[in-house]
Amino acid sequence: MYEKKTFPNLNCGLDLVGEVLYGKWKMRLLWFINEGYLRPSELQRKIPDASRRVINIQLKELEEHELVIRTIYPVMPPKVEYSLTAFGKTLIPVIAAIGNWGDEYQDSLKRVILKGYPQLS
Amino acid sequence: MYEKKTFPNLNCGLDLVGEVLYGKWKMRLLWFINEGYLRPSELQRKIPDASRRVINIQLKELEEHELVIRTIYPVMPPKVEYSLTAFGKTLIPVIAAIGNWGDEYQDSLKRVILKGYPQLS
DNA sequence: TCGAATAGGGAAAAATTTATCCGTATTGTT
DNA sequence: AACAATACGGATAAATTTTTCCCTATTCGA
Repeated sequence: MYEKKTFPNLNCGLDLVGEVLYGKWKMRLLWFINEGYLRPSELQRKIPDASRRVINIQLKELEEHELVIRTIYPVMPPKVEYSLTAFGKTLIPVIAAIGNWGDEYQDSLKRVILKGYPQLS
Repeated sequence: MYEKKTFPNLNCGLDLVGEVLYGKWKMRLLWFINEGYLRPSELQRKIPDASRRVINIQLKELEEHELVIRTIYPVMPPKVEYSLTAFGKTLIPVIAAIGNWGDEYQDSLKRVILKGYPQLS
């Protein structure tokens, strides 16, 4: 596992949120777990753009940060389910607010984002 | 400037938000501009943990994404001021929600974040 | 004249994140 | 017997982000 070399910034709320939510797929993972997609394989199917590896890594970080709990069922083939902690659930309205803003302004957002990729329409 | 090599994900609102807000200091920059810290040197003093260089880069990206406007005053020494666009202003309540969550749970957050840095208390 | 403040870019290194590829293990199905 | 599904980790490469260092330019004040 990668060892961080620098100390995190903890000066304000935004810093703190960044430390637990800064990861390309973390909000999506929390969102889908909240929607009932609990197993790693389900989450991987819901987020096909993410590699299996990074999903595992980010789930582990979410667990370390106590936003989700990992439950292992001792069956074969192995079965694992994630669920939100009480703490993790408090984040759902925040993620909803972010996602709703993105949905509401999706046309503007797509336009300004694609400006940076001139080779495409 | 760095040329992106992969295409962005634009599948849902969270993807879109990520494309414009995924940058360590971007939310902070928008927040402080909204609070009236408009000049680059002011913003640098407000965010001493960020290097001057990355503040410039992220301000330029925010401008490209039409969240802020850059105004150059033709005076010496040079004077530049940023301001939020109407579009950028719509993001302020979202950033407030994120920051408020971080403030509200700051004790829990600090605890779980510091778990990852065992060499420190 | 020297230094500070202003704004900002280039190059390169460092840090971090993400992707790719390969390997482990078990059970059930074809 | 081979193969798919399940879950997960190591090693390495690639992509991306952020830092560090150095440079330009102008004006004001000591």
